[in-house]
Amino acid sequence: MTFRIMPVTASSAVSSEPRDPLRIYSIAELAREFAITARTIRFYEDEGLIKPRRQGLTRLYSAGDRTRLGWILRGKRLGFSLAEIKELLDLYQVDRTGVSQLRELQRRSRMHIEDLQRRRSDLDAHIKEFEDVEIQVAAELKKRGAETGND
Amino acid sequence: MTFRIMPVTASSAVSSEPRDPLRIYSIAELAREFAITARTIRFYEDEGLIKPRRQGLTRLYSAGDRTRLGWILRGKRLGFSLAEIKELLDLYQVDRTGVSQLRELQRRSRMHIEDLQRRRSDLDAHIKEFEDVEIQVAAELKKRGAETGND
DNA sequence: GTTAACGTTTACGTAAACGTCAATGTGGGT
DNA sequence: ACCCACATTGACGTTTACGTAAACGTTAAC
Repeated sequence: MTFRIMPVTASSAVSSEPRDPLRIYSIAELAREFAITARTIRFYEDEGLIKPRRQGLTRLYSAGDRTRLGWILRGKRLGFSLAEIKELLDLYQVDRTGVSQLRELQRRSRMHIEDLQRRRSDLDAHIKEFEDVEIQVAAELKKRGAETGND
Repeated sequence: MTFRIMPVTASSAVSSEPRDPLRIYSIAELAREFAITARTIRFYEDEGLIKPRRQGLTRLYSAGDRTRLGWILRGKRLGFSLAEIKELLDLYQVDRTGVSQLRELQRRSRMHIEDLQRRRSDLDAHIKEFEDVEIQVAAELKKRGAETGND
């Protein structure tokens, strides 16, 4: 039995509700839920990011597919390109039998975490700046209010 | 005298060194420092993100321009579009004489901070997942190591 | 004096991430 | 029988953020 690590699991579901793991979703359903278009979902499939089952031509999405889609969209919100997201997803689908492969996974995982932490620093700095602005504006408004009354 | 709030100041300089505030920079210098091309910098100017002085046709960048450029690039790293970055930068160049304008700034600033905090949540979740993966891989490697010796 | 390194504008090219038709099929309600 | 909502596959269009090349002008080095 192959060793499995799943970053995209029910526990990490983006849309929180604990759903039926056996449920299947239509493309329109997922599009509505995630506020994207069906075109987008099909595009992601073209790019190899999701591979839903098919009933004839019609796509059927599993709970796993849904979670995966949520994960993709979170990656997008974080500013990753689809290519990067694909790479990250692929990281977990590769065969993990060999120790050398585990080491490689470990290495890439670390690199990615370091990247994420750099982003976090950027983000924190950004937030801090805007919080400073808020404070200064509040102070100025208070001063104006004290001087002129209102507007 | 107009009330001024500057999010992009020396204190928030991206590239850390405390430089001469009177220094001027050539386009190639800035390009090297930030590891981008001159084309990119000119493009940002076309888009109204920076407005360097000119000596004839040649662009001369002040320390402020340089800091501003660093801020733009950090915004990019955070996944903002140039249009969004421009909007944020413009936010601070608008006349701030009126109280109503200060309130507007406060409102937009709050909205932006909320956006940034959502991003932070996404990012934290992402980091946590990959840290979990690291832990699991490490554990698996340890187990394998104990069982098989090495590779 | 010409080669190199820097600067300029104008303009066309491109990759990514979809949007937007068009043409078609399918199943359900009235 | 007809409409509506949903599905499909092309295929071309669009926006963003630059890359790249052409054609040209300075300044410094050899």
